[in-house]
Amino acid sequence: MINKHSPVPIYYQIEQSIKNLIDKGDLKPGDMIPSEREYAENYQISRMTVRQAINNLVNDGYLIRQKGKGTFVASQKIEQKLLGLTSFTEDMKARGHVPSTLLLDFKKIDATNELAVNLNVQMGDALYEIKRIRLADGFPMALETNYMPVQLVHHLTEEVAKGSIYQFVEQRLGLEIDYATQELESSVARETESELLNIAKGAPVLHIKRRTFLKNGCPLEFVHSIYRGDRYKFVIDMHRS
Amino acid sequence: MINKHSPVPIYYQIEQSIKNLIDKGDLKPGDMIPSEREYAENYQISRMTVRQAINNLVNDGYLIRQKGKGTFVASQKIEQKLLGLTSFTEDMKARGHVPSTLLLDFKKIDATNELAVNLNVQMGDALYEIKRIRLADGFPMALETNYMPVQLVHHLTEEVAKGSIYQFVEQRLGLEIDYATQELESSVARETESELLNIAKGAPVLHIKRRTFLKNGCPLEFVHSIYRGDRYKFVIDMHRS
DNA sequence: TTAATCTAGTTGTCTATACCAGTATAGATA
DNA sequence: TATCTATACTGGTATAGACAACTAGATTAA
Repeated sequence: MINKHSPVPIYYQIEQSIKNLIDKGDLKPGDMIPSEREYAENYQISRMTVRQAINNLVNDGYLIRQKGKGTFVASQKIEQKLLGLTSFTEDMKARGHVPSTLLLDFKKIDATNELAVNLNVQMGDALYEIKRIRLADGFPMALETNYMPVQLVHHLTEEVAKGSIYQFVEQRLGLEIDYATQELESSVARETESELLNIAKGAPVLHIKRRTFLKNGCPLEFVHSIYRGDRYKFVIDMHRS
Repeated sequence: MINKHSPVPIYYQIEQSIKNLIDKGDLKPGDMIPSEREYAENYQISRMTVRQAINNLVNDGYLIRQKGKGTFVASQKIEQKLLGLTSFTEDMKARGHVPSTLLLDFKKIDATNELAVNLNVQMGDALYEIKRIRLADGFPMALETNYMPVQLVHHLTEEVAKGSIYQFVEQRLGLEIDYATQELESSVARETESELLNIAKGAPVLHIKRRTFLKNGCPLEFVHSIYRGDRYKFVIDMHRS
């Protein structure tokens, strides 16, 4: 169960074992988990170590602590919370669709003022401009124009852009994507969009602008997306601050 | 600075003092804060206590820790992160508008199947149904229909519903709002909506369904909102999980 | 029978310490 | 000049323990 000689920190092993119990349904929302002292005694570890594991699970939304009573499995918000920032590919897969991509255009451009501001680069710096139709189950779902600093992702190719750029960034470049700021607006489809998305001119579309940041605070991408209103809804879990 | 005899926990005092430095601009994104050991020595407290304060600020997005280097102020995502789940009133104020409300209807109804499922009550249970026009600077911004269990908020009145229900729930009922799940869709305005919102029939609108939960996991409300596409964009900060 | 008190349990806060692992710099050596 | 080593610093992990504050049930007293 807990291997004290493993390089994996003890608190993390406890975290994982509790998380597994929850994910498997052995612990259900509202169930109380053993007390900190019970864990500490069972595994012959310090209670502070247990607390660190539980702190993390509380912060991640898996558990709720109540002083004097105990620690309980949080309600099903967990599943929603875990979605967070996903790539189109991940999003579609999570919804049970098969994602694919039609690359419309892939080129290097010089940063305009707007793009420079949004990507925190100098005007004139080299950016990739990637225009794609994103499809779900073979049907057009979104139009996406993506701007990324060449300096940051200089191995990016057309081939890559036909798939998941996030996957490339994380697995091939080893960069850590942290968060994104998104603006969502309702709009109606213009001529070019309606043709590419196969919808009527004037049909409702969801217009999303996104700025994505790496863990070190560096902007990774600035994206304009246009999603079909009839095929896509944006699902988000928000905490009260 | 740090008052060891205050009922306010020491870690919290440290948290607040660092947060204040950041909010006032005395500490800027990228600035390194004093080391844990420095804080511990300066205030004659345990380093573990300092760590707890910094842990919380890291989790809240104010700070970033780098092993071997130090702890740094995170970039401006903080401001975005702090928005989170807000009431309409809070949202409009944060955007620099003056919020107001036109109460269209306030009544008790029996829970339909859909509402019962969404609010985790029995079919037939008593709910408040509150229909409002939400205005910003005197202009219609959104149409909102709100369903809440009478059992939970039984002091809710028409008067209250003319203002901020969130404020009432938190300050008068002392309930803690925790999070909401929201679905956003792009749509176009139908006849009734267009009249109430003062927009053209067929104009783009953002349709938001929200389920809000208390800290104890209890559903507080189920809301249908329709926001004018020309006046409102939804801004959200999302983390990569 | 009801109210007050006690007990045993829970989480919350804090202490002091030790060691690990990563980072950066300065000095020594080839 | 480049490389290696030592040192000092950083955060990360973990220990053992103490006391505070809350909760719920049992016991005692009025």
